[in-house]
Amino acid sequence: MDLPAITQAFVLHFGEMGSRWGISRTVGQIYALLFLSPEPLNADQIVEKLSFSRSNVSMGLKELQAWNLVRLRRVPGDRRDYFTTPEDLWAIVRTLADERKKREVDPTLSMLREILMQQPATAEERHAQVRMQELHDLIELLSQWYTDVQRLETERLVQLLSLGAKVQKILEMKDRLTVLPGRRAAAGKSDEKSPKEKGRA
Amino acid sequence: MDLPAITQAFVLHFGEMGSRWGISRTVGQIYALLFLSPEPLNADQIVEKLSFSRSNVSMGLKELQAWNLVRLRRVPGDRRDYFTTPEDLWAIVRTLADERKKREVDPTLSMLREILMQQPATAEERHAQVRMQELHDLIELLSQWYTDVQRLETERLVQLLSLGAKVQKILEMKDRLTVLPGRRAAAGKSDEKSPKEKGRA
DNA sequence: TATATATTTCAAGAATTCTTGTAAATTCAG
DNA sequence: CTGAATTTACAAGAATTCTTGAAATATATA
Repeated sequence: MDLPAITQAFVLHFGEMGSRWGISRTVGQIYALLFLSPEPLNADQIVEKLSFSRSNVSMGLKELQAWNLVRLRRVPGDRRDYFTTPEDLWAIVRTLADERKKREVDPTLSMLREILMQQPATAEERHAQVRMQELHDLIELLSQWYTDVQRLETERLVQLLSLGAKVQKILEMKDRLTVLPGRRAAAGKSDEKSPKEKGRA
Repeated sequence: MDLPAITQAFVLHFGEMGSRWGISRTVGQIYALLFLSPEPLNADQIVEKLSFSRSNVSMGLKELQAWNLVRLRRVPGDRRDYFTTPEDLWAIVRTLADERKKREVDPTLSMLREILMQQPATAEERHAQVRMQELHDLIELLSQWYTDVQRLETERLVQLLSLGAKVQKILEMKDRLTVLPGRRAAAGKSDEKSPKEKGRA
């Protein structure tokens, strides 16, 4: 592995980190390498740089494609496949979140729904179902929130995230505004400028 | 494993699901069992219900304790340890998020900061650092948002999540408000970076 | 279509992680 | 302290996952 020191540290870290998720060291390292690479790489170049077997790299790329985390590019006059990660990091984050939700959350929601259809026979089952219902509702709330937020343009999303806890202030403001008659009209009232109220509605 | 059908399905699901995260089947099943159980269970009861070896259960409980996901309870006049999960599901979610952040996000942030201190030698290293800087900033934004949100009372948090995409409306409203002569234009551009970090753009 | 090039499949060997039984350590009532 | 009840440590065997080389398959183009 003859990589710039910086790149190597990053690649190795992602390899190790990968195993804390569900992905293998190979896949983590391949992804990290593609992420840093200024231009697309083909499988043989990855083999060269990471010293994995050709077939290992092939399988790793296949898995990354299944995760929608890499894009395939063809170079004219070259029969080999070249791979890149999206330039836009937010696109990467969105994909990652989508795929993890699909794999980790959605199956659990289905399972819970299925079980919650059944009629409990004993007191213990009844208790279990109550607990599962709570869990289902919580996951669904998070899930719906995620779906909504995922739809926002990146610019809005960043704005929202930057706000952080300050959102609370705006929520309090909203509480008061929504009591007033009228929609947008309310926003125009210049008296309502200060978000500093602590209404505790 | 003689469990009510409902409980068994849930427990098995969590066992399988566990392996999509970093936890083992044993740990997943133990947690699921405790989650559904109306009262605390001791290690032997878990052994009985799940048919794992005593030592496996012991290690599993230890791991769950390391994750802060179970609580130890002593029953008067009984020398054995009894375990439960918190009643409050939000407490569970918060703990889970905290621990995953600690294990999966924070180390990556440290690694990135460390590498970004170094001086790039080549054009390729320079490019790699730019990419890492983007990644660092994105993770830090998410991380800071998480810290902020984690501080909200559960009631507020649920309110915020329930809003979902409607937040956008409120953001737009806010945009118009902040144009007006008010207190500080508390929002958007998030130029308030922490003073300790001023290196680059 | 033929051929060279590129990719994927697959079974076997490595490596890692999981699970268990046993033994050691800890705890606490007497 | 002693000793029974519990919990934990640990090393070995199982099970799973990873990695590889070789063979099979696919693909472009001449």
